[in-house]
Amino acid sequence: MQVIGETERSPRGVKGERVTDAVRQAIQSGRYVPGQRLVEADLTAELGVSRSLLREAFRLLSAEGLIEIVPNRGALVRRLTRTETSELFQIRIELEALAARLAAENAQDFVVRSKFEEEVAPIWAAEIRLSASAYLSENERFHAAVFSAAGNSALEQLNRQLQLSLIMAQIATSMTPDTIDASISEHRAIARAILDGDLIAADIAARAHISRARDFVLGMPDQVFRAESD
Amino acid sequence: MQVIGETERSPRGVKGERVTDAVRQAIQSGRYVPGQRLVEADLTAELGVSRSLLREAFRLLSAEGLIEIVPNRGALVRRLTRTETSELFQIRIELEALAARLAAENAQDFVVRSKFEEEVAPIWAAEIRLSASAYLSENERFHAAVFSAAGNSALEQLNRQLQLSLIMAQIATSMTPDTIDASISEHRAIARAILDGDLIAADIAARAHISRARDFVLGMPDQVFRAESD
DNA sequence: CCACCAATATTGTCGGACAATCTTGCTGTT
DNA sequence: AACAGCAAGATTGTCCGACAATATTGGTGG
Repeated sequence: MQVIGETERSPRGVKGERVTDAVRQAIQSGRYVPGQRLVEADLTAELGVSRSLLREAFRLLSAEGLIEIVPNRGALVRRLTRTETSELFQIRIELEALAARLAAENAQDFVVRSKFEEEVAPIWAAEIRLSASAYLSENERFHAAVFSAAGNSALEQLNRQLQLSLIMAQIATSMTPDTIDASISEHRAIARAILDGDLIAADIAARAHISRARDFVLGMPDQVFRAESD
Repeated sequence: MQVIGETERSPRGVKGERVTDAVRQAIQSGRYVPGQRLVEADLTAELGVSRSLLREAFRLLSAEGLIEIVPNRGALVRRLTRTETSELFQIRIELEALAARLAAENAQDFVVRSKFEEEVAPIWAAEIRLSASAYLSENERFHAAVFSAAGNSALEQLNRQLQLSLIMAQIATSMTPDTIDASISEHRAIARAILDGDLIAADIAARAHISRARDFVLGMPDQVFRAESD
């Protein structure tokens, strides 16, 4: 993680944002794993910022759903229960389908189309089998591209709250090459439908993809999830 | 707004939450109107809490999308642009339809059913025409009831980010009794379908309701919205 | 092995401080 | 009178230190 305090050349009011980004990045990159505790003193030292800023970042990330703040115990990287995961997938099916349809619509537009084509290019090339970690970032990039092409920025933001990265982080180790291959070929189907401007096909392909992912994830043993509390 | 600092009888770690709730409440009740600036010094004095806490509350609410924080200018109650409003409605159609279907499914369950029936009771009684402000809170209650009956807590939370209350606050003054009546009868149709356990009818009724609301809101003149900036 | 207690670590909340930036109102000029 | 420019004041960004409340740890004795 990067020291932020030393970089004096930033306009006022942006430092807080940088702190938030640094922590978010550290979580998404797997440097902090789900369940891990984030001790204020450690992070302030590491980042070179004051507790005030760090705590604001914690609030932000907690609202984003990436971390959890337990009173008097501080912040920890969120770990989803099976129920929460299932709920998120249920929502994701709808929003991903919506995004795919919108993207298919917008793919008529030349600018949107070429941006999407470029962002999605890697999934065609990947003849070789991807490592789990490479797939993780590839997967994230793909879905981000679809949401971006949908051209609805509120949707793009909501997507972040669906915690795709958290879910993936929790099951990353259990992914087999077969699962990855299946996922990639589904990505291709979605991309094709979008580029064809076929709303219905895009909708169906997106739903199929998320449904399959849901079944796979929910098929994992209990220990992958946080124990249900409530 | 309530002074919070004086109430000493609260467990540690809850005060911040109370501050957030107080400000949120003040916005939703229309005490602070969209576009209004929230000056830290004023609010700390009014609420009797320190700047630290208030600022944390601001971050939270900003992540929730209820306020906006402009660097070096502080926090202000968010005011939506026409584009943002349109985007939110686009998402809301899908999520509200999902919620309605889930609610219809769960309405088989006796506990869920009676809770829903109770929360929704007022819309049957309302023979008399509601005032705009009474309708506002009634509307909020109704939609909350549907999402609650859906039994997906992540969905319930996402719903808050759809800023129904902000949208309503912006157009509240332009609502005619006719619009209100139309809306209420649509609410009845949704409630009926849910109680009948008819997923398809619930889905359709919900979509129709939100679509009509969208058309109404987007039909408003420009001055109702914040000017597009980007 | 377990219940209990003291020592330590960590968080919740406060208040003050100071510079950077924005806002407002005044002043003199044209 | 309108206006540009500047100075004073208001407001925010960020830091620091402090202290009590709570959680965690490690040990003590039964």
